[in-house]
Amino acid sequence: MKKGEKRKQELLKIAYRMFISRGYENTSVDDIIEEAGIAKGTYYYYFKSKEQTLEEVIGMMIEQEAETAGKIVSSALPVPQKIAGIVSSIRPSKEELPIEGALMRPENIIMHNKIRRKLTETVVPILSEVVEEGIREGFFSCDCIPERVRMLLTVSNETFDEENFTERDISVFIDMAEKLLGAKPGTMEFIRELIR
Amino acid sequence: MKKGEKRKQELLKIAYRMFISRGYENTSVDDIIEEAGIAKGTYYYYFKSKEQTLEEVIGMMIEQEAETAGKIVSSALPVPQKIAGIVSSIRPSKEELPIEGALMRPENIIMHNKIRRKLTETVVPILSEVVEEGIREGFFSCDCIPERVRMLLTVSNETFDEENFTERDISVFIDMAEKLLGAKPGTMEFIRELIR
Amino acid sequence: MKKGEKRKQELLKIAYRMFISRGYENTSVDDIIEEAGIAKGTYYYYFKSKEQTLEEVIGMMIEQEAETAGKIVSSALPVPQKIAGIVSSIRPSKEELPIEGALMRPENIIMHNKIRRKLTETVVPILSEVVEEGIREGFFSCDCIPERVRMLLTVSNETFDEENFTERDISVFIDMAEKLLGAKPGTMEFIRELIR
Amino acid sequence: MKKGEKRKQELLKIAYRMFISRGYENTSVDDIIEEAGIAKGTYYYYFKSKEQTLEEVIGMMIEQEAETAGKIVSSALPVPQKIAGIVSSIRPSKEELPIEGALMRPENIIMHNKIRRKLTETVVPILSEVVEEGIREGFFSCDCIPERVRMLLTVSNETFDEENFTERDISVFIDMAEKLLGAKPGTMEFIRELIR
DNA sequence: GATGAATGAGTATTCATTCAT
DNA sequence: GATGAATGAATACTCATTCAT
Repeated sequence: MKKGEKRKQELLKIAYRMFISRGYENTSVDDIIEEAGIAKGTYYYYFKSKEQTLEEVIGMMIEQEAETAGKIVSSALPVPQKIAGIVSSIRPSKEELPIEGALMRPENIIMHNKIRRKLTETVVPILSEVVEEGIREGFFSCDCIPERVRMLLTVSNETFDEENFTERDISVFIDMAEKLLGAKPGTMEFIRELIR
Repeated sequence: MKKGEKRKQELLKIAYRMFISRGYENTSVDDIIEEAGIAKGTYYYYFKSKEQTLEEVIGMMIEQEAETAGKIVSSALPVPQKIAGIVSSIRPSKEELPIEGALMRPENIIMHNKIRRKLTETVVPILSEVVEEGIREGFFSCDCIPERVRMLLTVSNETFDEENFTERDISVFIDMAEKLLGAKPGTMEFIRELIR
Repeated sequence: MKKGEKRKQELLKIAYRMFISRGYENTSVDDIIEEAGIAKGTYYYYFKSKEQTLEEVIGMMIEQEAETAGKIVSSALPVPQKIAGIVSSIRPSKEELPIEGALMRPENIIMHNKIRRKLTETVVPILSEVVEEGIREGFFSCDCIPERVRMLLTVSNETFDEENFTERDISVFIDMAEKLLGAKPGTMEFIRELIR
Repeated sequence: MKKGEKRKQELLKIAYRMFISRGYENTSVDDIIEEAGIAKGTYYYYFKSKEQTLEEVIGMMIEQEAETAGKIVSSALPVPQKIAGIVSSIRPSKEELPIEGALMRPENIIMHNKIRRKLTETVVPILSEVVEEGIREGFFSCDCIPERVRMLLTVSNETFDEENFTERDISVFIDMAEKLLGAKPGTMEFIRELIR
C-alpha cells in the first residue's frame, strides 16, 4: 500500500507538470503514460478517469498550499508578515512552473480556473482569520471580511498572474487593499516586494 | 454580397447561441449545420474553421457592446448614469442567454474568458474617459484611472457573473468603487440597483 | 470565340504552372481560380472537370513538343543533329520548370507519368523516322527500330530526369545508344553535351 | 508481443492486397478496417498513419525479395541462372497480384513508383555482384557495372511490367542486355523464357 | 499490481461539382 | 460569358476507456 501510494504520488506529479506545461486538454492519457513509462492499464488502475486525475492534481496542490498557510496562521508572526507569507505561498513558485506564463496560456484556462476557484475557497477563510486578528490588533478596521478578502484575491489573481502588470498596477492594488481593509496608508506597502 | 453577408450574420447568431448554451468545445460543426439547416460545405464557405467562427462570434458581441457604450459616452447624461449605462450594457442580457448561468458553466470557461479579456480591453478606455469626465466635474478624485477601472471591472466580472453573490458582496463592491475612485460615500449606491 | 480561346489558353498555362510546382493532386480548383482571378463558375465554363484540365494541359505540352520535333525532322540538318534537337526539345526547359526537380517530386508522379507516356507515344515514331534516315545514310544499322528507340527514351527519361546522375551514367548511356542502334563508337558522343 | 506482431503482419498483408488491387489513394482506412474486421482504433494502434502503412507494406515486399535474391547470390548456381532467378523473383508473382496489370493501373502509379525505386536501390548492388562474378568467369566484359545493371532494370521494369509488350521487345531487350554487359550473342537468350 | 491489445464514437476539414441568376 | 453561393460525400485521425491475461 505504501508502495502504491508512492507510485500514485509520482504519477500525480508527472500529470501535474504535463497539465501545466501543455494544458489539460492537450495532454492525452497516452502522453502521460509514455512520460511515466507505465502501461495504459496501470494508469487506469490508479485513476478512474482523466478528469479525476485533474481533480486529484488540483487537490494535491491546494492541500500543500493550505497546509503552508495554516502553519503561518498559527505561527507567532506579526499580522502583516502572515499575510505576506500566505499570499506568496499561493502564487505558483517559479520551480513549479516549467514554463513562464504557463498558467495563463489559453490552453490552460480550464485548469487555471479550477485551481483559482478551489484555491480561493480554501484561502479566503484562512486569510479572513488573519484579517480578524489584524482588526483585534488595530491594524485593520472593516466589516464583511470574507467578502473583502475574496475581492482582493480575485484582483490579485487576475492582475498578477499575467506577466504584463506595471508598477502602477501594484500601487493601485496596495491603495485598494489598504482602503478595503481600513488600514492606514502605507501599512501594506510590503506587498510591493512580494509581487515584484 | 448583401445576400452572403446576411446569411453569415444568421450563421453567426446561431453559432453564438449554441456556443453559449452548450459550450464551444461541446458544439460540433455538425451540430451547427444541423441547427442552421445548411450543408457542411456551406459552413466552410463562410468560415475558415470552427475557431475562426468563435473569433467572429466574439468580435460581433464586442462590437455591439462597444457601439452602445460609445453612444452613452457621447450622450448628455450625468456621469453616474453614464457609468451605470455602460456597465449594464456589458452584462449579457437575459434575452441573450438561453440558459441561466450559461456563461459560468465549466464548459464555457474558454469562451467566457476570451470574451472577458476582449471586453475588458474595449471597455476600459471608454470607462476611463467617463471617470475623467467625473473628475473634472468633481464626482471623483484619483490617479491611475485605467488601472482602477480595470480592477473594478475584474472584480465585477468575477463576482457578479456568477449567480451566487450576496447583498454583502454588493455593498463591499460599492464601498470599494467609491474608495477606489475617490468618490463620496453613497455616490455610487446606484450600482446596487444595476446589479440586482 | 477568339477571346474565349485566348482566355482558355491563359487558364491552361496557369494550371500547368501550378500542377507542376505543387503537384496535380495538391492543386485544388480553388487554388487555380484564385491564382487566375476568376470565379468557380468560369472555371467550369471552360473545363468539364479538373481531370480534363490535366488532360488538356498535357495535350498542350505534347503538342508544342511534337511540333518542334516535326520541324526538326523535315529540316535539312544532318541526322545526328536532328536527334540532338529532338531529344533536347523533349526535356522540359528550365524556363518552364518553376522549381528545380519539380517533375520528379513525389507529388508529381502522376503528372510526370502521364506526360512521359504520352510523350513517348508521340516521339517514338518521329525519332524512328530519323533513325531510319540514319540507316539509309549509313550512320546506324539495326532492326526493330521503334522498340529500340522506345527503350532508349525510357532509359533517358528515367535516368536524366532526376538530378543525381553522373558522368558514368552518361557514358554508359552513350555506349548503349551506339550499340543499340548499331552506330560506330563515338558517333553519338554529342549526346553528352546535350544532357549535361 | 508475438501476438501483436502476428496481427500486424496480417494487417500488412491485407493492406498490401488492397493497395495493389484498388490503388493506395483509392483505399481508405475505413476500407481496410472493414476488410480486416477490426476497429479504427486498432488500426491506429498498429500504424501511425495511412502513409506509414504504405511504407511498411513496401518495406515488407522489398525485404522478402531481397532475402530471396541474397540466397540466390550465395548459392552455387551458374551465373546466368543466378541472374534469371533474381530477375524473376523481382517480378510480382501472379499469385500476389489479385488483378492482372494491377501495378500499372493509373491509380497505382504512386505505389508502383515507390516500389520500383526502392526495389532498384536494393537489387542493383546484388545484381552487380553477380555480374562481377560473371566477368571473373568470362561470361561478361564491361565497366561501370552498377550503372549498366540499373539501366537494364529500368528498361525491364518499364517494358515488361505492362502487359502489352511483344516478342520484338524481348528480342531487343536481350540484344541490349548482351551488348551492355559485353556478353556473347545468344548468352542471355534464357531471359526470353523468364519474361514470357 | 501491471500489462497492452482492442474499441468505436466523435471531429474537423477538403474539394470537385452544380446551377440559378 | 461570368458569377459565387450551396452542396455533401469522403476521409484521416484522436483518445478516453475497457478487460482478459
